[in-house]
Amino acid sequence: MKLSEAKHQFISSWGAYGSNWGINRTMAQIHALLLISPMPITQDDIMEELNVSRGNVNMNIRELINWGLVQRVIVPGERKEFFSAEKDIWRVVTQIMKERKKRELEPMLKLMDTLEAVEGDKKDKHVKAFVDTVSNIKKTGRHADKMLDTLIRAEESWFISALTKIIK
Amino acid sequence: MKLSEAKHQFISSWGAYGSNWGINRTMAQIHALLLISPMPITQDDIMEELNVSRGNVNMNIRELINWGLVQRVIVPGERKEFFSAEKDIWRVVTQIMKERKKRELEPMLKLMDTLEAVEGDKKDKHVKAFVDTVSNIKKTGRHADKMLDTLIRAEESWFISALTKIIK
DNA sequence: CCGTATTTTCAAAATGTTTTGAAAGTACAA
DNA sequence: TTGTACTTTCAAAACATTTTGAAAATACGG
Repeated sequence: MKLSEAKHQFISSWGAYGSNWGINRTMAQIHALLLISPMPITQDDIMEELNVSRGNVNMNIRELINWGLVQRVIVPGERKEFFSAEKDIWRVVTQIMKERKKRELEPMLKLMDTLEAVEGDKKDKHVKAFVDTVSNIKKTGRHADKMLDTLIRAEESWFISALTKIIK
Repeated sequence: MKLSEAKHQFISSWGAYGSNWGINRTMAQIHALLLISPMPITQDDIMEELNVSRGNVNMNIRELINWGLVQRVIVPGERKEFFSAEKDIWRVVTQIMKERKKRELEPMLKLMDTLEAVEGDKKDKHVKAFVDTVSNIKKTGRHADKMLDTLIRAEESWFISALTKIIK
């Protein structure tokens, strides 16, 4: 397979996977393009490579920066802004976990605290089922939260080998 | 807070969280409703509770069954079908991980194998950057795959306590 | 079997999301 | 300060997904 074809497939698949994760196609494609770029590139490069409008590139780059996956790079002597992505995929993964934990898991656990305090007779099966579900979500959520903290902090190889050892 | 209000909030938030995960609002809301229902319920119950059409309920229930999160239940003496959800949230989580691993991670790793075999001079920085990224994704993906297998197999409490021990 | 209750399908409508592109805003060099 | 290169914004258009509802299919009791 030729490089150009392989690149194309990579970008297009990365875009498709993104949509299963609440990420829009263009954003995922920009990320893919940056991942395989040996040097930082500009908005114009991205526009040309992916055939999308300036506004679209601008919005999605900004969002990638919010997620901590892409950085603005100053190239001396150049007036344009350049962009580059974190290349270590494990760090990409932990960065995403960190953000999603903050944006989704933590607020959800807060909500569950509120909902757990529902009024009503705990012997009523509807009340009981509700409270049980909410408590169970809290419990599982807290566990997930701890696990994610551990994962995020741990060095990859270290973690895997430790994990594999205790599992064996 | 009254039960009805709490239920309403629970269902609506669960629906909102779903959309960050590539799951549509109604599907997530049906799941939420089933989670807090003490008894199996029918399509008509769901239609009424969530104010959605029959077709919509039918499609999304089927999808939840595909994901292994909901089951059809036969109630003796009743002609209608009833539905109930897995209530143990940890099992819900592992079930989702299992499915996503199969549907997304495994195919992605297959694709990376293909892409890694790209032609071209490895000294060309574009070729090198591409191959490096693909290899890195493969490596990280395989690790994630192993970790997920472990998590899916492990009993929750067992796993957490072992994990916390080695981390300390 | 037949009639009715129930489930499923699917094209069209409604709704939601993404993309465009041109105008406004900014920042830099001279 | 001014002109120009560049970035950002955002309303409207394009596109994609979800929802509806009625018709078709199916299953079930008698």
